[in-house]
Amino acid sequence: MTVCQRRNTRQRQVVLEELRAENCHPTAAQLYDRVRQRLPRISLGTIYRNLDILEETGQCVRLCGSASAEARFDGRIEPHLHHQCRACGRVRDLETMLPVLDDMIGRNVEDHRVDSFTLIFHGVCAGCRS
Amino acid sequence: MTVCQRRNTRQRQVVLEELRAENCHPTAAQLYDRVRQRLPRISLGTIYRNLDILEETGQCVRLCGSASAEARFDGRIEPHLHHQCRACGRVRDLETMLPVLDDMIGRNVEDHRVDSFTLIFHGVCAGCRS
DNA sequence: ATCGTTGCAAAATATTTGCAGTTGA
DNA sequence: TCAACTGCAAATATTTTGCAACGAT
Repeated sequence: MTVCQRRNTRQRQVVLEELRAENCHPTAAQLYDRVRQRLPRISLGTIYRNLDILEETGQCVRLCGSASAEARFDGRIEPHLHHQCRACGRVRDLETMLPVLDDMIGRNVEDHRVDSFTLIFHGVCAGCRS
Repeated sequence: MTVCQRRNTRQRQVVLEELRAENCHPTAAQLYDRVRQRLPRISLGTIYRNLDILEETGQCVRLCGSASAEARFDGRIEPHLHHQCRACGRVRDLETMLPVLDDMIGRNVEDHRVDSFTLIFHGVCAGCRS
């Protein structure tokens, strides 16, 4: 969606309020169910469109997925870091080590067991900046 | 897919070989295109099934997505850590701080600019272990 | 009045699955 | 032999989009 003068619609307000009220990282469909309790005529398309706008304007964060960002697979199985370019979408392996992360494996964080991790840095890659 | 005696089929071998040969974290469709050059009659369904098995047996890693793990959104926008339970699928915010990650923001890693990061620890949560 | 936004429905995209035939152990 | 696996096609699931009406500024 192109940049333009955003309007502060009731739908967008409620989507953001319910997203903030939810501490469980809802999917679009889960958020739709919540928002529909307050705005019964809202459509799922509007939820998706507003989530895109909220992300674009830095008011929410997308943890993974979307049809245009399908699952990606990595044949390198030892824990390592990634960088994904916001411009070209490419995901690269990094050789940088962060021992503090490796040390978490096999331990608990806040009582939850850690077996592995996925770390993706987001930003513009060298190629896309030059 | 239930655990059973895996067979070492040619299709599975080639999927894994091509996944390892690819350093760019291919999607299932991209891998399909590569594998099809060696096994022209392979189907996309077989690619998906083998990627599931390879992940299950720890021979590859899924970076994000899949139809059963849709995009999740987070109304908390400052960088923070997550834990996703392998058993119940729930994603939780963590309060633990890793300054080494926050310090990366605004800098480059291996020449790629970092604006933000997504970190998800994987493992079984406290509730699912008890 | 303008143009961003909405609801609805249809389309597009991505992933999974049923089935009958094939194949590895 | 025989259960795991395959190709194919159909079914699901998720996300996006076209359009006419609506509404914020």
